[in-house]
Amino acid sequence: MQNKLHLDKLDYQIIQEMMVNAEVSYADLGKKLFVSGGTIHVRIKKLEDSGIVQGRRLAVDLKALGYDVVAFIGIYLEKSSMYDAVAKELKKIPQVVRVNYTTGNYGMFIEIVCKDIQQLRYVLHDELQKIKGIDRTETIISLEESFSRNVIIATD
Amino acid sequence: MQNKLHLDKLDYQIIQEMMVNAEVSYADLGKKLFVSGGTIHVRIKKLEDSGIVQGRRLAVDLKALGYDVVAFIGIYLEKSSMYDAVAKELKKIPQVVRVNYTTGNYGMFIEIVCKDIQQLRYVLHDELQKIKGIDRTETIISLEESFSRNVIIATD
DNA sequence: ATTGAAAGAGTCTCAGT
DNA sequence: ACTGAGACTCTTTCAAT
Repeated sequence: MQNKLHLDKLDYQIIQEMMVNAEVSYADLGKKLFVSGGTIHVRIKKLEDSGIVQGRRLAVDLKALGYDVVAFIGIYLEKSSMYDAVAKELKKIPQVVRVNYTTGNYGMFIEIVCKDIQQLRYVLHDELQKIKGIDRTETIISLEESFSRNVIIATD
Repeated sequence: MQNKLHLDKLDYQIIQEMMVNAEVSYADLGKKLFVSGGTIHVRIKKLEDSGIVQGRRLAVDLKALGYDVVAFIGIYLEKSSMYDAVAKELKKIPQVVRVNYTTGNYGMFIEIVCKDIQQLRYVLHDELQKIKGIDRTETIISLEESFSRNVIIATD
């Protein structure tokens, strides 16, 4: 997990390509980027050893799996010092997929994914409200996701 | 992309495991779930054909790559009918990674990832403000991400 | 650091159950 | 629908540059 590591254009190109599609073979990706498959392999190994590349994940269409309801929730904390304790409780709720400590109106900002509105209601009303340190919450429900993608990294 | 497809416990288990780590071999995953590697292969093929599994992605530590600044932005639209046009413009901005049409105060809610505060300022001030249809925006900056994970799917 | 080839490991297909 | 084995492809290692 060292961090002082010089990345060149090829490294950035490999990351950019494989963030979108990690199924491409090293030989094919090498052809596209004008190096050998062996070089792709060495670079990816370097990126994995340095911790920049953390692994490969299956990309799943949650909507097709029945997880239709995405909501963003702003949380007002009683005291901002309670952030860590509240985050720990939130992690126990399976539907909570992301927790951020934030500036602005809310002390924290979270994202939850549910199978339906009933489950959302349950999480909001029964799960969140009983966590000590949460004052009140504001819910933003996503009616439609236009797009979701990785940041487009600069390749130089 | 057919959608009426019965998934059993094994399918859900495979998805759950490989959402976290897609590098495991079919033989090893089969051992863990008490079936053969061939069966894992058939199930994954079925999930890919149905569109539930969309591919494999490289998981990258954006912070280690220098993308330190994550912000959520609530956008007030002049008219909600302008949503599609605004979304299209937002897609042209590389730092915008997610766009949602939402209920609540904001007509839309987006996420952006930047290399530093200067870049955030540029996106907020120069890029967003010149999009027709955006009335005003409210920015929530993430000071720290407690965690980010996939939804924990029910395996039955 | 990159290459190309050989060794090793994994995926994919298929006949049998 | 699952299994195990064979064919095939990819990753990984390594000697040479």
